[in-house]
Amino acid sequence: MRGVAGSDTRRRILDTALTAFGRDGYAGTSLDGLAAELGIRKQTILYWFPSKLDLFEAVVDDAAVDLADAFDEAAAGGLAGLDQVQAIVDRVFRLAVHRPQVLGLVREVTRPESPTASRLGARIRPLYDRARDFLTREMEAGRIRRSDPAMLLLSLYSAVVGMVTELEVQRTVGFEPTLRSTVLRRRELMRFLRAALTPEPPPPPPPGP
Amino acid sequence: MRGVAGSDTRRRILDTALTAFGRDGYAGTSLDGLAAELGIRKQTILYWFPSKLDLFEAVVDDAAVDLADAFDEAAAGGLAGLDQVQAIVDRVFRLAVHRPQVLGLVREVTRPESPTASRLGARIRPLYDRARDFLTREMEAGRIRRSDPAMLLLSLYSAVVGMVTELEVQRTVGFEPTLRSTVLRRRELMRFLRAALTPEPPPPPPPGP
DNA sequence: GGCAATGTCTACCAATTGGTAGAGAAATTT
DNA sequence: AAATTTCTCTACCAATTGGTAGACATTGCC
Repeated sequence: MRGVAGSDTRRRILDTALTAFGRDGYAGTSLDGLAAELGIRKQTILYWFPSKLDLFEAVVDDAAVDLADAFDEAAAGGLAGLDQVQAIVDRVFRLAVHRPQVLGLVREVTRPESPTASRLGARIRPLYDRARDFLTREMEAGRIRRSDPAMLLLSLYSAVVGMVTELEVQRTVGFEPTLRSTVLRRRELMRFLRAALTPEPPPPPPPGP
Repeated sequence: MRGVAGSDTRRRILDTALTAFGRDGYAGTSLDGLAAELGIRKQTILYWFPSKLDLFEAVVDDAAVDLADAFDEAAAGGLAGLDQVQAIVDRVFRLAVHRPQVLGLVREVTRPESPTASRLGARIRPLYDRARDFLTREMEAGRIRRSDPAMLLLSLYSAVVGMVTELEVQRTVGFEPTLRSTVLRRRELMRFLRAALTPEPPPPPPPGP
């Protein structure tokens, strides 16, 4: 078939490229390989995206939307404190289960030397700021243990992404993670986070006379 | 100069390659580029290491030694519970400060599709097993909050590597992390980990307004 | 001084890379 | 039906990739 299909091709390229970039990295992904995977010629890719870098940026933007949506949805409940944190973690896990490639891309793109380290920086920045402000507020309200919000956020981010990545590692090794194992991991992670975030249990001991 | 220097070259290649692989990934690193960085020809690299993959594996083995040493040293104190955890984190941070490239490589090499995912698997496996056994023991002794040791280890690993990576990101962006900022981060991370690991705290106080 | 071992180099090479030019089929517009 | 737009293709290309072959310089040993 020639000259048909149309816009569907663009979508397919974006999806396959997302997986490839997240799995093999930017440098490790070739347009020829990508095209082969799609059953088309490389020139068709270059028709829809002027260059490899353009394709990558489009993929990043596309994935960023998914992430932002996940956050928005989790934030929509209007929860507070640990419940809000839990809602976000749950939502990110859901994303990790039904579109794991997005998290693979996050990993690739947060490499300091990523071709678009700055670009994703800009895309993620708003999410980051929102999250940090949220933590700051909740700390002031005494619903989350006090600490440096930026550092805490980094710890949270690392723990979540690390856990989700691990799911992918398992998958690669051939252990298809069952729904059950995924649920277990999420629960375990939440216990960890709750323990880390719960505010100072006992107020300082009463001073002696 | 020709035919001189000798074994020093091998060392220099390993060091420069460690940085390059950790920074740009395996696919993103070219032998020509590496050689240029070293001021030598690519053929000299291929003299010392028969192929790119051989070089990479040598680099991984080399870095694995550093990591294992760090663990051994931290474990030598014969500490227990959170103090032992803290000793390890301190030691890893020290490694991250004076040889940050090693952590960059860890990041690259733990990618599922890394050319030596399995190889590092084998190299890291002993460390992993030791750490998990340690956590299991400490939980049974009641010195660390009970949970799934493997999951807890993953959370710990993610948090530490994430934090250390962030130091590298800063460096890349041009913010040379000061000793002070490094210390702050380490302290903040330890607070996070202590909070997460301390056995069953008393029930949380009533929520704020 | 001769000579083998060692180490670095120049000269190539086939394969792969991202990218250009333009032909040609199908769908849409006129 | 003709013309135009949209889409995918074949045919190339220059640059770069990892790697081979072998010349040539230096060193240490006899």
